[in-house]
Amino acid sequence: MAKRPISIKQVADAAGVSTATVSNVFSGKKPVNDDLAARVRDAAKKLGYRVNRAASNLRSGQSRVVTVMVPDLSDPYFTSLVTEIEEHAQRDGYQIIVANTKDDVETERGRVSALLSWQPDGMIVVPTSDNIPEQLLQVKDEVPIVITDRGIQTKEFDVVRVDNAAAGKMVASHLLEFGHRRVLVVASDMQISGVYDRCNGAIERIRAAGAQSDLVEVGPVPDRAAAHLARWLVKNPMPTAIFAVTDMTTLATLTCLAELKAEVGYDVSVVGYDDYPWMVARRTPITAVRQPVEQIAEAVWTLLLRRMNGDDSQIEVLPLECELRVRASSQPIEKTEETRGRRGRAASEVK
Amino acid sequence: MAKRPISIKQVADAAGVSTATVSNVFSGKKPVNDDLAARVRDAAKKLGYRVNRAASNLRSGQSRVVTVMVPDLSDPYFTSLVTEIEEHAQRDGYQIIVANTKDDVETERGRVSALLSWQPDGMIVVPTSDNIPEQLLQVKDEVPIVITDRGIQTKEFDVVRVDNAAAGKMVASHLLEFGHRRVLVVASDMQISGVYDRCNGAIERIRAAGAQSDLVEVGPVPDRAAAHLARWLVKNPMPTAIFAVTDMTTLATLTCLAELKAEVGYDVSVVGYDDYPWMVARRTPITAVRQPVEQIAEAVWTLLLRRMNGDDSQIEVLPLECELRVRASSQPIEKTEETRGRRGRAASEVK
DNA sequence: TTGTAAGCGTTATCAA
DNA sequence: TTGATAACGCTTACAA
Repeated sequence: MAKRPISIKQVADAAGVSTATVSNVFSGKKPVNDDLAARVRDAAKKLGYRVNRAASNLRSGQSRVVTVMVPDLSDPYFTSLVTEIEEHAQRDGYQIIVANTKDDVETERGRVSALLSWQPDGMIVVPTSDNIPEQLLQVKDEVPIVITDRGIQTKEFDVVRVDNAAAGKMVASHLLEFGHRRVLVVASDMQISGVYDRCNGAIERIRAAGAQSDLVEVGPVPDRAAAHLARWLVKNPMPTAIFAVTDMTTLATLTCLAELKAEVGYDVSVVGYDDYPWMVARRTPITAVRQPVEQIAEAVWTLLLRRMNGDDSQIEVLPLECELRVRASSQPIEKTEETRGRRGRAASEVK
Repeated sequence: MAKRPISIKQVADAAGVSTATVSNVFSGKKPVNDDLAARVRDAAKKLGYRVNRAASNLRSGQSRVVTVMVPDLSDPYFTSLVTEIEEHAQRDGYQIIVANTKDDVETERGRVSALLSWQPDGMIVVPTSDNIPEQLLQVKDEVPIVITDRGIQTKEFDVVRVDNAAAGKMVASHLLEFGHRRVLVVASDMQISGVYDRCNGAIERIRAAGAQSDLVEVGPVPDRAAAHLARWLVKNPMPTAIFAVTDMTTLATLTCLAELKAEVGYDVSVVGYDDYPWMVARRTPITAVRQPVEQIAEAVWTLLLRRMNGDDSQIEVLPLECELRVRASSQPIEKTEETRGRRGRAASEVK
């Protein structure tokens, strides 16, 4: 059924040269006489020839493939990470193969195997959990691996990460400066170390300032997260500020506040995580922590590239800094008091 | 430097069998005695063996690879499409390779070549423009290709598409039912046939009802789009309803209305395109057209699979229907009149 | 600068 | 059911 495509041999015959010459024309590894090169290209074009990666990889032992594994392709943060990485890969002559683990350890295991069969020259991994799949431990001497975003700091792998604790502290300081003394931190899953660090960074600083900080862990499922948070807000006195430490919890928080008819920036200040276009497409734009995706992607790529080029030295990668985009959703405490006061509502009424 | 990984030969030796047997154990194409199979698996595990796709592809002529090319990986619609397709592919034993053309015809050309070198068994393409890259025309007899979302209806390729005109009409009817008589349609790029069809569907129906419908084409760049729309809105009397025909124009529209301090659902009704979580995380959730991504992905995959299995028959794929998620951002005209009236503003004042 | 030929790891054919 | 062996298309010594 599937007849085989044009091979290098056919091109060589058509151009009246050897296969080696054809190979050299396309790889550029050895110089080829211009006339011959032209003749080869002509023949190739006429026949519709394209190098067969499989054969090329097999013979050379170099796949020029880098795999990228992320926990959730529907998360815009990971998509942008992938997009950035692809850019770098492209430029350096690598192809990337993306795998989505769907935040599931089983799937992750399966994907690792599938990816390894490509004989990648390198791997970029955002682990689903802090437990890095053991298959990766097995192959870590054969293929360079760079971990990012999730996974615990380890001496086993190169890791590029953001300073999550610092990000949490930054948000806390911002809210404290605005006079907030009751801040709710909304976490998805504290098992994820990045989430844990952000929360802790924020809470510590707030408490150190003698203010009050609570934590709700709403789980990883969006719908349930909003409901969970709503229950908490009804049971407890309304905080004056909320810090949502992930993309998803930001959405859950806003959904929840909308349902409770609490007005963002007035009744309560909100700081979200990750910075997306929709956050600005609102009457009250959302203050948010922006992760430096471009820098992260670049750090990941250059690190991996060094490893792929055989650099075995101890490379220390410093944690990257996040940035706070201050917008109208976070306001000085006076605004909140004024709002709640004007409505003749005590804090307890806005549940 | 890069020592070659374990080969089938080494496993065969370790297990005391032939390479053919090892191959059969892993491919399952021929039955193997249980004892032998166990021995092989043991040896393989011990050695850390994994089949080499390159060699396997080369010999069998079957890559079990399907490529997916999309214009913009940062567009959540395409991400979800890719995610859905991957699911199907996975189930049927195919690996997908994703390429992002970044809405650029040059990049697209480059990517097509790169993808073809994988010798894919099938290709799924969302063309950047209506002009399907000519390289695809050249290979369309060698490898099955399914086009979706963009690209003009053609007899050359199998196409899975949504009924864009119908979607436009649906929105128009919704707004007409609510009594709106001045509807603005916000398009990104009318060169994209889907966008064109949506606009036209909507505008035709509105005009057929004797109501007024204007069109602004704001271009493909988000920032400029909002500014462009803002200029239009200032120069013209405020419509009572706006239909944004893409994800990006929806965002641009909302950004713009927020800047103009026009309240969505009150001063003006808004219908957006594509349905995302952020649309609900607002005080006024957005009415939106939801494309049936799952159905589209499934249709694409089953069609491609049939072609990959050698089905040459004429297959007609019916256009799929979109759905309207009605929410608070679209309101009966009375609400708008009331709002504008109460504020003591004529339509002209809310510019 | 070009050609010859071996061999990468796998699968398919054929024989046992 | 298993094994021996050729061949897939390419790259790369090495020879010319």
